[in-house]
Amino acid sequence: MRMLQIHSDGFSFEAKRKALKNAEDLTEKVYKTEDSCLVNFIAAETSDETNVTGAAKTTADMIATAAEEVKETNIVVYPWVHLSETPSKPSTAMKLLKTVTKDLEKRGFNVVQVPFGWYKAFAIHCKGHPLAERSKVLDISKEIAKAADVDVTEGEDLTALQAEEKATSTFYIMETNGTVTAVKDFNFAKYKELKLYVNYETAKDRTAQEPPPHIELMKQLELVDYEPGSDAGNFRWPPRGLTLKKAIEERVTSEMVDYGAHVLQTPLIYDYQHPSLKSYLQRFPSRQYVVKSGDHDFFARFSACFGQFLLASQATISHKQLPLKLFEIAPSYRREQRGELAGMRRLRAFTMPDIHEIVADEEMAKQSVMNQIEFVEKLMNELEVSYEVSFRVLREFYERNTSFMEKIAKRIGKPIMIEVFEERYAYFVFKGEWNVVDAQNKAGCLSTVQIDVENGERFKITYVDEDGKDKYPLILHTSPSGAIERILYGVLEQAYKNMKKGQVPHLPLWMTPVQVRLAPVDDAIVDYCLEIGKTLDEAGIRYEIDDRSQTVGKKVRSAEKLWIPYIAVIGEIEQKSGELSIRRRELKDQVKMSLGDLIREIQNKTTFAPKQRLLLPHLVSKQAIFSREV
RNA sequence: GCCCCAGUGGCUUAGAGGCUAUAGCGGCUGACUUGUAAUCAGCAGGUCGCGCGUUCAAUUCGCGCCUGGGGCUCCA
Repeated sequence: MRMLQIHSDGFSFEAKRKALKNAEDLTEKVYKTEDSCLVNFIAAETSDETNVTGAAKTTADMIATAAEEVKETNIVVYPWVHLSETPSKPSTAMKLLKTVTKDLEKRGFNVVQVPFGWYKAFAIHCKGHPLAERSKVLDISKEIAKAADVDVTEGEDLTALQAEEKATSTFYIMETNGTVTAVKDFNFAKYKELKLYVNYETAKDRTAQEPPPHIELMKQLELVDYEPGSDAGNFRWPPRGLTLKKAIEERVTSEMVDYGAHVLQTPLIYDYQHPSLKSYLQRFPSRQYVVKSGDHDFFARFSACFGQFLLASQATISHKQLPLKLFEIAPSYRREQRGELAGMRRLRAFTMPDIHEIVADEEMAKQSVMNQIEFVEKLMNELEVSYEVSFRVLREFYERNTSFMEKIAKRIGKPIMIEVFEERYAYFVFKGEWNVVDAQNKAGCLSTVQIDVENGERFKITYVDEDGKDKYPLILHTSPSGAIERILYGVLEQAYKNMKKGQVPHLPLWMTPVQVRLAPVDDAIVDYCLEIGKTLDEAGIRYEIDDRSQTVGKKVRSAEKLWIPYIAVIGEIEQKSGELSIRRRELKDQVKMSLGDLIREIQNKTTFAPKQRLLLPHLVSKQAIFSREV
C-alpha cells in the first residue's frame, strides 16, 4: 500500500466516466466541502493481497494517527492507483478502501470515500504546514514477518512477545536430595560454574569487552568462517569444519536411531497462510526470513516443528506406537536482531538436531523426559565440556509434580537451577536446559527438553486410544545436543578455558577433522605414507599427509597449529622398523608404537562415533588454504 | 532494531590531511632433501570496507550505508 496524505482546506471532486467495467455505482457524482480535511490518496499493491484485512487495519491506523497529529476529524479516502508500480487487482484495492473507510468510521471520523473505478476531476488546497503533506508505504507481508500479526486482535491469544513481558518468575536451586533454596540464599562455594550461570540468567551480569575467543579459533583451525556475500549470521564451512559438523550430525542421528526415532526430512519454507502455522507464529517471538515465490510469501523454518507437526497430523498414530519419535537434522533460520548475533553462539542460519516425541499424557511425558535425560547427558559428556543444568517450570506444573522434579535433580547428580514462572507465556509448561558457561562467563544453552501442551491440538495431531477414540497428545520438543554451531562454540570456548589454565587445547578426538597427520621426512617417503594412509582409511581414521617440501620442524608446527591430536614423523627409520614415532597432543609426549596400536588407541576412544571421512584431499600439498595460517 | 567501538594485500599488522602506503606470515620461483613448533634468497600481490561531502589535495576529517565486535533486548 502506498499513500499520499494532504491536509487540505476544502475538497471537491466530480466523477466523469467509468475507468473500469465494474466500477462502483454512484449515489452522487459531485461532492464538495469547504471544511478542512485529511485527503488520503491510496494505491493498493500486490503485497497487500497476502493479507487485505491486515493491510487495511494498518492503513487505517496510519490515517488515524496522522489525523490525530493534525487534529483533523474529516477524512477523505481517495483511490489513486498511480502511486504504485505494482498495483494489486482492482478487487483487492476496492476491498482495502472499503475496509479502511468502515474502520475509520467506527473510530468516529467523518469519512468520505471517493468512488472507485472512475475518471474524476478534483480540487484540493494544501494547508502548507509541515505535516500537511506526507507519504506512507506499507508492505503487509513484511509486517507479518515481524510476527506483529495484525490479525491478533481478532484471535484468542496474545503474541508471545507481549506475554513474556508480563511473565514473572522466581529462581531457586534444587539439590540432589530435593532441597530447594532461593537463589540468593544458596551457598555457591562449591559450585563456581553454577554461580556464573545463575548470575548470567538472573543478575544479567554481562560485561565483556573482547570478542569471544572461539571466533578467532574457528578461523585459525579453518573450521568455519564469516561469508561477507551472505546475510549476517550465515557462515561458510570449509572442508575441515564440514567434516567436524557432519561427524557431530551423524553422531546425534545414530543416537536418535538407537532411541527409536523415525528419521526424516521436511521442507525449509512454509506458507504464512496455512491456518495452523499462522496461529503458531503468534506464539513464537522469533523473527523470520521471508521467502518470495511469485506473489506468495513463505517463511524459512526456525525449527523442525512445522514440518514434523504437519506430517504427524496426517499420520495414522495408534496408542501402541506411543511414544512416537520424529527426528530431523534441521537447518533453521531465525532473523535475530543484528546486535544479538555473536560468532557461533548466536546465528541467523544454524543446524538444529530436533526430535519431537509424541506422548499420550503427562505421565508418559514425565517418563519420556527421564529417558531423554539419559541421551542428553551422554551426548553432552561426549562434547567434553562442563555444563550447568536448569529447569524452567510453570508453577502449577511444578506443584503438581514436585516428586518428579526431585527425581530429576537426583538423576542430574548436582545442584540445578529452577525457574518457576507464574503464567504460561509459551507452549511449554516444562523446559530443561543444558548450558555451557563460556570464557567470558556468558551462558549458552545447548540441549533442551520441553513439554508442549498446546501444539497437539493446534496442529490437529491425534492418536487413536485403546477406546478407539481420537485424542490429542502432548509433545516433547527436544534438541538432543543443541545446535551444531553452538556445540562448536561450547567446545572451542572450553578449549580456550583449558588453555588459560595451562592445558593443551584440543577438540574431542571423535569430531576433530584430522585425527592423524603423517609428516614424511623427505619426498621419498611419501609413497610409504600413502600405504599407511590406506590402512588408516580402512580403519575409519581421518588422516592427511604433509607432503610439502618443508623442514620437519615446520611440518610439526603446522600440525600443532591445527590441533591435530596424533602427529607421525616418518622417515627411513620408521620405514625399516615398521614402527611409528607418534607425537600425542593431549599427553604432550612422543612415543613409538605400531600402526595397529595407534589404530586401536584411536578406535577405543571413539567407539561411540559413526565413521566420518575427511572431506578434503589427503595430500596437504593439494589442499587450498582457506583461513588456516600454515 | 537502538547505543558504543572497529574495518589498511589471503591472514596479522605499522602509519599519517600531501610526494613511490609499512612489515611479518602465507603464495610463487630458485637453492637446500631436511628427524619433532618457523632454512635461505628473490618475485608477485593493495581503488587503505562502499558511497557522498569538506578541501588545492582524503585511505586519513564529516555524514550515510555495509560488515564485524561489545552493551540493551532476545535465543538452539
